Amino acid sequence: MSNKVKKLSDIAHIAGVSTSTVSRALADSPLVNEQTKQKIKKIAEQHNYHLHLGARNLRIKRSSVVAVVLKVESPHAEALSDPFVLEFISAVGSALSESNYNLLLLQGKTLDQRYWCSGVVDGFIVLGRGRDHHYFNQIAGEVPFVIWGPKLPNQRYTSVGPDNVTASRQAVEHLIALGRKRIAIVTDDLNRTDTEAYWRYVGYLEALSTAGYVPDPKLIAHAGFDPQTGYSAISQLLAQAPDLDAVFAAYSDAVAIASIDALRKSGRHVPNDVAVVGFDNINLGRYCSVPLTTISQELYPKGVRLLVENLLNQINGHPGEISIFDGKLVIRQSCGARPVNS
Amino acid sequence: MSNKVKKLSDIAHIAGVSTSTVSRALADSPLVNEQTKQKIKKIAEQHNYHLHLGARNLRIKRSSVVAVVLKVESPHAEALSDPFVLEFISAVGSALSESNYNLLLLQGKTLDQRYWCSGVVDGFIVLGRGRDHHYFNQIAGEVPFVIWGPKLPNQRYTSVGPDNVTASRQAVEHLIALGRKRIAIVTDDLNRTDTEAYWRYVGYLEALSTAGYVPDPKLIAHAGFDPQTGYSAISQLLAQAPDLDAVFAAYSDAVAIASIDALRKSGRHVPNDVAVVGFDNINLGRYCSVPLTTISQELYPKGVRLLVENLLNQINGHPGEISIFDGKLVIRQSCGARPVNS
DNA sequence: GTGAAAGCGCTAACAC
DNA sequence: GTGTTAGCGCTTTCAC
Repeated sequence: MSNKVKKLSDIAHIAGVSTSTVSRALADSPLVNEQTKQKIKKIAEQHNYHLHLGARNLRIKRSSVVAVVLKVESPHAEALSDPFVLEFISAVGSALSESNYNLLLLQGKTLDQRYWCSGVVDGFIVLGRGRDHHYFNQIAGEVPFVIWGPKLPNQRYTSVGPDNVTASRQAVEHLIALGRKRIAIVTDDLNRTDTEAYWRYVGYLEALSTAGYVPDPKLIAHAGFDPQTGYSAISQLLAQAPDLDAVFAAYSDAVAIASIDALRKSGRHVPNDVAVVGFDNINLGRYCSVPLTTISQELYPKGVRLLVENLLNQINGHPGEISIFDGKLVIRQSCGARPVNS
Repeated sequence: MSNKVKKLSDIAHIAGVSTSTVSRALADSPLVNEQTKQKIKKIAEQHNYHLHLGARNLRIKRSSVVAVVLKVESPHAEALSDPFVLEFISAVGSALSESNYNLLLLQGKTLDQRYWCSGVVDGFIVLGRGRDHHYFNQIAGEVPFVIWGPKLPNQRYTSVGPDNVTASRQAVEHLIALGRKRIAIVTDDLNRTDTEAYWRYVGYLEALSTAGYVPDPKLIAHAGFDPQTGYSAISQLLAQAPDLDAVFAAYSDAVAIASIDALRKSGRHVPNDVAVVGFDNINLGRYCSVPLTTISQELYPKGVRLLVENLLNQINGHPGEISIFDGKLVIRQSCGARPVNS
């Protein structure tokens, strides 16, 4: 098997045709004679030839690569620990793959021009909008991108995701229906209104207010990406409000799992003494000794399909659109209800 | 801000120099006059110009992209659920990023020529060697790649990872030292010797035999990638050997967590009735209600650094080398020992 | 139905 | 120090 066949012109030479014909044949163009096409394909295969995609991309000005941007906020977040992120990457990767796109992982970077003006990437999918709402509004339309997350007020760019307020309200209403009175919330930064944390908090407040409860600042604690921060949040809550009887870990299931652990270490029984509800419905949640009640973001299949379709539309020059849908409450045992689904 | 500046030659034109000079200036070449260099850089910045990396890559024949290949085996594994995989991707991604490489995720694909003959990728890092030992031996040297995992017999390609036999033996010896007599193992396919599962099983046998125990086939069960399979493995074990007093989930922590859950549902107390040890030391393991005793693969920082250095060496034309080191037993509570570290 | 030729945006001899 | 020139490997008008 000759090892020197590297370029399209080598194949052309062997087949005794021009490079244009080989190019067409390999791209299954109808403009080329069926016999010649077969012959060329056979030669290419025999010589184990593959198109040089880099060259092709340069010529046709698209790379068939989509960047997935993970906003990691901790300074040294070498290893992400929230399984939802893996489920996200993996689901998006599969969906892209079905459309013959590959996934480039951009970790801790933002959506910057170094990538999209470079022929390296055709578009972006962003997990974790963080504090970039304003920036995204600025660059909307200049480059194809989609944010995973709900619509925020004054949003001009495309996003796909469940509605935080509704999802969060569902979770808290469920806890209220179960008779819980002192419901704590563990979430991220509440100082800005352009974060998901804020709108999940709003859902929490709505549920409380509908039930006639008065929100208590002692029942609020903060946690970040790392489950460890959930641990500290619980310590803080138990110090401030030892009478709490429920925790809504609005940040993530990973934080919810850490919270359950912290509550148990404090001598409380979950769910009898304290009910816990998470957010994300990660796979492992089902097995974490107290199976976790949580909000599913409906990532798969609905969310991911919308995400990828939306981005590919933009890449192909069509306008993107904001998709918003409801999250789904998944009731297991950590909330103290009898499980009705899994 | 003029919006039409797209190419290097536009900058050259504005600066009144040739494209070579711009190219050199932007690459910080010492061959260019310091003043001209500053002037060119300033113009580039003013016009928000960025090199077209695709074109550059084509020219210099490297892409600064490394593919991470995830061998997913289930037919419809849309969403990976083992957090170790995320920790792996994330750690490798950060390490690559420090060397100015990006990470392309290849999920369920194998290390095929479509990528490395295409200028799309400079090298590969593979998680989950699967059954490709023979194939990897064949292509060793033809393309830069490194496998995460231990050395197998007759291995000619490069790999980095802890020694399965030693790691596994440590775990089982620990259980024996704690007085466990009927130690089950949950692992993958044992029908071939070119898998990690097999060598973890060998470590298990060695530990048993050193202690004078007789291996019992009823104490072996199989599990795959998905925690759910750990669940079934436990059901099977409990049916075959209801007297078991320990489970070594040699496949992964995700499976160990599912196993703990299954054991508890069967009415057994973990760790009093049944001790459990996992493999991988995922972050969440610490919080899973019975904190998980497990084997750390020493992924971060040691493993990842070796992995990336090794690959970059190969990309730069140096030979790769096999690195093998010991895993580390991390003792928490699921094994019934008093925790000595976290 | 096929080929010749131009060029995607950049780099690197080589000449001056 | 800087410019000229020739490609990297492919696609695609345009002519035949």
